[in-house]
Amino acid sequence: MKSLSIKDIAVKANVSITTVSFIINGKAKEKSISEAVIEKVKKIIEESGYKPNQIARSLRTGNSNIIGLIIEDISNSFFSRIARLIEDKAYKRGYKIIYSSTENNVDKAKELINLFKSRKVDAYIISPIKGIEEDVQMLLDDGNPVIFFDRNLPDVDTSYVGADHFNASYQSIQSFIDQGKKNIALVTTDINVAQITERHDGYKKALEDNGIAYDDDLVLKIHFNQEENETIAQIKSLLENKKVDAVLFVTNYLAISGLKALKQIDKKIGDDFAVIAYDDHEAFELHTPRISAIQQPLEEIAEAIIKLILNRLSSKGKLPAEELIIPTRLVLRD
Amino acid sequence: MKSLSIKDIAVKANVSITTVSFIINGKAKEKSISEAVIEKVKKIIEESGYKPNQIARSLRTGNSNIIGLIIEDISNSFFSRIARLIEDKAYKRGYKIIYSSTENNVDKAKELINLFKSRKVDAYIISPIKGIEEDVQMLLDDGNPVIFFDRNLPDVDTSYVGADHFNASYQSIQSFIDQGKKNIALVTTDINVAQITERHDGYKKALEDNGIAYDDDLVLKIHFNQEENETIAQIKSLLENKKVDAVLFVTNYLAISGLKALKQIDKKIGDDFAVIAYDDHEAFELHTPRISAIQQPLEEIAEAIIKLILNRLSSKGKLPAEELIIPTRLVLRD
DNA sequence: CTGAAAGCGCTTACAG
DNA sequence: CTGAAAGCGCTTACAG
Repeated sequence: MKSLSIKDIAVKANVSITTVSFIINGKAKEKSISEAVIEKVKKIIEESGYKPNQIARSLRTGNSNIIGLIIEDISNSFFSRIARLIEDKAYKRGYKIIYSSTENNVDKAKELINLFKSRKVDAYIISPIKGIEEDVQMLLDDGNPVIFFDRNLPDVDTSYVGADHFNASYQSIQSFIDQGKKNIALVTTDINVAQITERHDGYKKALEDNGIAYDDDLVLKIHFNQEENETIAQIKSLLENKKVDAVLFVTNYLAISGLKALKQIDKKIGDDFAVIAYDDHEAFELHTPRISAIQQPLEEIAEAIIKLILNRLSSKGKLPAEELIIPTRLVLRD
Repeated sequence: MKSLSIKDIAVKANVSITTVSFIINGKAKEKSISEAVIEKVKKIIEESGYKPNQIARSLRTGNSNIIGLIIEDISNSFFSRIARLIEDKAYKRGYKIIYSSTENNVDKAKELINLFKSRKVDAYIISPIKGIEEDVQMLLDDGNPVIFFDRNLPDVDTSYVGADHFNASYQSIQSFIDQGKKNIALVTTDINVAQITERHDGYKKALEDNGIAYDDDLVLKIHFNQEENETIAQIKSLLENKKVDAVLFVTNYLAISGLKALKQIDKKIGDDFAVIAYDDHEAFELHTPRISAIQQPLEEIAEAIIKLILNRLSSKGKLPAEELIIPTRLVLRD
């Protein structure tokens, strides 16, 4: 069963497809189509359940009302929650979102950009990784709005929305120090992206400002794609072999592995050992004791992203790049 | 800067667009294009970075190599993890996935179906809700493959992949009874969908088979979209006012609210009070004590869905509907 | 071995 | 107040 086309409607209504098109697109008034014709055509569209073929429309107009969202991993709750918020907000403004995960793989990221490009998405929201600078630059050169979020790529001049990772990290370390901690470890990843290095830098600077020497042995860099068991083993080894009285985990999944490690070596969080996780997680509120965390204001981030995108879309990409740094919130628990 | 078209390539190579098209689509051999021409055209495509416009291709061929995935809520980890697995598997077979959330809203679900329809997706994977039967039937009548997962709609005759909710629930209750529990509560939702009612039925049947009377007062139906605080209050009220020595939570987010409720009234899980959650969650392994859970085999479910879809796609929708019920795993912890 | 031409379903500048 | 026609970028049956 083939679906209806504009031509079928035109035939049924005994008018030209031009007329039908004007009516569908709300240009009936402007083109001074008579009320009677408008009514008749609308009725036929209604009854027949006709839906315009968006593919044909896109081919003709060159835009799609679709925004492409490229993230690291949709199964990570930070991204899935952001995705959901962006989806909602875009939807209310008549835009649809299609999203896909890069898995931190440069080739997959490039393929996704090409996929979206070949689908003529109207704009791109990207949590970028190193190695896609050229591809993004080409998008920009072609006049596509591109917004980075969560992470930035310094070599690309486009808008960015992200949390203030440096200060979040700095404040966490400062709060440890205020509690009298001296041997503060950092569990981070070996991914070389700005938002991770900023967290590392905040850690360093806070130590420095408080006259505490930076000790590389207290910084554990976990390899990105490794098995969780190995991560747990490395964290255990850090805690067993070094004197550590506080740990900042740079992502929530590292913190979760860390909590498992603590359980295995039966090390308790309490007065003499403190923990903060970057990005909150349902498990932390529930944990005994409850785990402190840095919260990124997802709602604000999503809203900022959508605003930037819509501005760019309506002004045909002439706007200068903007950087929006959103403050985080440190939630100290128990 | 406009992007290149097949015509640009044809002009540069001094051949017809037909020839270029054959080469792009791997039909060069079959159409006996000379090696020299193939080489020349491929080189030009390579150098220029030309990517065929998929929109034009879709309009012409009528298919898109895109599978639409419609779920309840991408920010729910069950769905985001399934989405990720499906995405991976589809991707390896040359299909892209676009997904969107219904938020359990019939109108939004219908709109999404229309959106995907107007984009000519090749197939639909849907976690359905009541009220969209007609819309799905229309898709099927048009010859589109549609696979339901997680939930089924009895009135629609299409393939389904889902966990064995009835047995999972039955076994959980049986395990409570084996531990000597007598006053077993069920915390469920008021959504009227098969996979929830099956869990309820499993609960009933297990009680019955063990000669325990079903008590409606021990079944708490939480309203779907309510504030978490209210949910917590209702669970607290159940536990404080009734004699309860075991609870099966029918979804993991209800279990999480339940754990918060337990914390607030300081009721401990242990020998005289047991809990099982439907769908595992990172928080459960970490909780003290660890929380037992029913695991759905996500990998198997995703694999089964993709297989069904690809079969249907390659056989042009003549296959009879299949039902795949995947056994779950009850993980008893502590 | 290769190309001209029709057609997918729309939108829109132009003409009347 | 309305319509004929060009064109968006492809694919493919047909012809040579």
